[in-house]
Amino acid sequence: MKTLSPAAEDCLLFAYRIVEKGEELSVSALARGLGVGDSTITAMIQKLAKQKLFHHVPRREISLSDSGRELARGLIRRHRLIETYLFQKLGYSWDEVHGEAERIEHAVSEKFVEAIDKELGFPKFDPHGDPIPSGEHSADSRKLRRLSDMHVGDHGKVARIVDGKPDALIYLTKLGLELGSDVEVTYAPAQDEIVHVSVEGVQRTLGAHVAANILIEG
Amino acid sequence: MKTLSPAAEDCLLFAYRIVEKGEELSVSALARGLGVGDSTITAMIQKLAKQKLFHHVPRREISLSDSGRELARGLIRRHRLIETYLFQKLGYSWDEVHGEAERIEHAVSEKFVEAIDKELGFPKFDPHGDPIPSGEHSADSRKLRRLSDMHVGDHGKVARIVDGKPDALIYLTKLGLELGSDVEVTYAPAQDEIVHVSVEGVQRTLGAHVAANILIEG
DNA sequence: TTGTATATTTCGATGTATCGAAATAAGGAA
DNA sequence: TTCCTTATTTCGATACATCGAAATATACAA
Repeated sequence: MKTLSPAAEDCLLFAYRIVEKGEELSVSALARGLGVGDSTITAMIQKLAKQKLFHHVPRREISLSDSGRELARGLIRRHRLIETYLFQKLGYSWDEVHGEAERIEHAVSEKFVEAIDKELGFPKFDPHGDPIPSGEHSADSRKLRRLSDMHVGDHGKVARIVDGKPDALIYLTKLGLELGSDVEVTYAPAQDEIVHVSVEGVQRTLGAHVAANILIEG
Repeated sequence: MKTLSPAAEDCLLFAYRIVEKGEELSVSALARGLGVGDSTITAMIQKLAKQKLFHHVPRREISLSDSGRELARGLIRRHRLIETYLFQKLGYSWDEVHGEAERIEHAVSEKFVEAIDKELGFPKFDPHGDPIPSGEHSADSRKLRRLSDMHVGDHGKVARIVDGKPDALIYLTKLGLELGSDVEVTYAPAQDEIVHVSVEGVQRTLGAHVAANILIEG
């Protein structure tokens, strides 16, 4: 009950991320996200449902149980703390941390997690601005807006990049968009799916797609 | 050829340690050391022999090939660097590092290894005084003596603990025997398998068994 | 009510690590 | 030379994560 396989942990982890984004949990979403076949997920969910980590009504619904959510929170915490550690202490860039963390996380002990948490000074966010769950309150109390939802003249600081794959993160870095960067919307044609922004004073143009995953604070 | 399973890495790693100690490589020695059945090792060796990492003359001899030794050196380096990192940067004690490293080592990238090496300032020895292979020269150039081989009046500093299981290391810590501790042999009865030593001025008595794995420099 | 598209599940199969029991070979003893 | 001890290997078996193909159930449309 305590020792999940890496594959099972990945499943729980990804399910938590889907739920965190407010999206629908399904076999196909998990399969896509984890890069495995649908039948692999069906088998996994059945196994995890037996361990009461998921509720599963075959063919109808999948959801995290309370204990599953609880456990997943711990896994997310571990993942994000490792990412933060790699970034802050070992010189990794924000596009490199996810891949390395994904492999390391299944191997480290609770002691390791708490040691790096302490070493980092109990950070609240990882290098992508994702909140690091801890103790009781994990909810991101910041009020963030999608860059794609902002209007001309609105401005603030980049606070979080949602779902950033390495290539996307490298792209953002090249545009000068990092956590904390000042951005202001300068032009947002209603006719097109783009937004013009000023990033630390430099003009950039972003597709709505990309802008939707950039969350701004303030 | 590049991607070995954790089990295969463990096998190579343990084989290297056996050879490093000058002992005989055998199926049973590996099985005992890795805590698996003999038949598991036979299968593993056959697989690794196919990959030219071991030379295997069935029922007669097992040895590391050049490329196997090469590869194992890298694995040992990785293991010992991780141990050193846990000890120096994350507050682990010398009895805790091996277990944690054993699990983490299979998951980290080359980049990670080089990052911690740099962060540590390119250490030459791990928390047990075992040499960390690097580049070309890995041989421990120190001239060390087993504490059990020393005579009354001989003295020096603890430089390495060989094969220290966690319980043994905790025991040594309790006796004040750490790397760098000053020790002097005060009495070594030829009639008995014990040795009396002064550790940082305090009198202690050790069994020959334990003393044989304590290496002294100077 | 019936049909059908689509998501899900079931059903063998594969590859890996592991086991214990039984077979077997090497090396030393007689 | 023959026998016996002991290490090693072979031989099924189990457990797991995975696959693709085929079967199937649901939900929605007609």
